[in-house]
Amino acid sequence: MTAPLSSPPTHSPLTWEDWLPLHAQTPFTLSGIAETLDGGQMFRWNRLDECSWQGVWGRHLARVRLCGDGSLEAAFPKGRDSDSLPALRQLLGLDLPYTDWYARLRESDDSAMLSAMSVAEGLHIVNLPLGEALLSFLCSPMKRIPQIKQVLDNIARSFGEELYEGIHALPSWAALANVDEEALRGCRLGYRAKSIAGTARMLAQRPDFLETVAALPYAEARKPLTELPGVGGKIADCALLYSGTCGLAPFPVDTWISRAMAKLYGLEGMNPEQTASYGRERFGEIAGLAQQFIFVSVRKIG
DNA sequence: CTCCAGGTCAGGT
DNA sequence: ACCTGACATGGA
Repeated sequence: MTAPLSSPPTHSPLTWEDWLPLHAQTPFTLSGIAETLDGGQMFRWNRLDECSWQGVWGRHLARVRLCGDGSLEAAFPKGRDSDSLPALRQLLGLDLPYTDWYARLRESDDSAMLSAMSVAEGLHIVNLPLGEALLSFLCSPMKRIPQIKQVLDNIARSFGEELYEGIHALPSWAALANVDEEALRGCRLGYRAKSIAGTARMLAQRPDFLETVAALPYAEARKPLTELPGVGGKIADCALLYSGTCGLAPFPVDTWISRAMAKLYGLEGMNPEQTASYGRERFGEIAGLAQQFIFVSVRKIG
């Protein structure tokens, strides 16, 4: 179907260590952890059963499950890198002050927000590597979440390193610079293949580009990202928010958020850029978390 | 068959 | 500054 694998499999068979407690500071609900792992922030986590998921990010593989008391546990492959546990804590933001952030959202006396929060109690915003978040959302325009997941799986299987049997990392941008547009189209990317090929070429000429952007505050990070082909304000905001490089300041506005904000806050007639500015000003440093609650709420309830 | 999906861009007012 | 259509693909 797609281009052949470039790297030979050098993995051992996949077996799992015992479950470990994650000691999150705040309790999760089922929908809270579901929307964190597999609700459109990341696209490489899949549900194993009612309360457990498996996913790949960077070169890490893990399983996460929710226990009856709202606590989380994680499992890792035998023979894993020893930094997978801290990497997972980082991914899920388990050491960030979510208790304070939830309190601030609740104190805002915003009935629409309180209602949205009740839909996914415990929801966190993820912290992917910036390049991986960028690649993920370059696949997203005019696609549904299951399709984005399928395309990214195609990309990983075609061009990414095989970490364990049948389980591939996403390719680095440096690796994608050696993939031509036609091969990307084979992953069912459609017209988005051009954006990814073009972005890979630009990043190959500026190896420090993403690292530099990741060190910038929100107001300065957005513009350079939108100079990459296929990256407008929305994808730039998603890449920044779901990589955590500038905290929770970004407020990505897609069709769902645009409709929801118009209805909830009377913003009829605003274009997406104006809605994004409104969201950032209304919710301040935790705008991105507020955005995610609205996104979850409008998709689950309407 | 038709419609639309976690948008962006070029080309027109 | 705003408005419009094109852009691939697949599922409802």
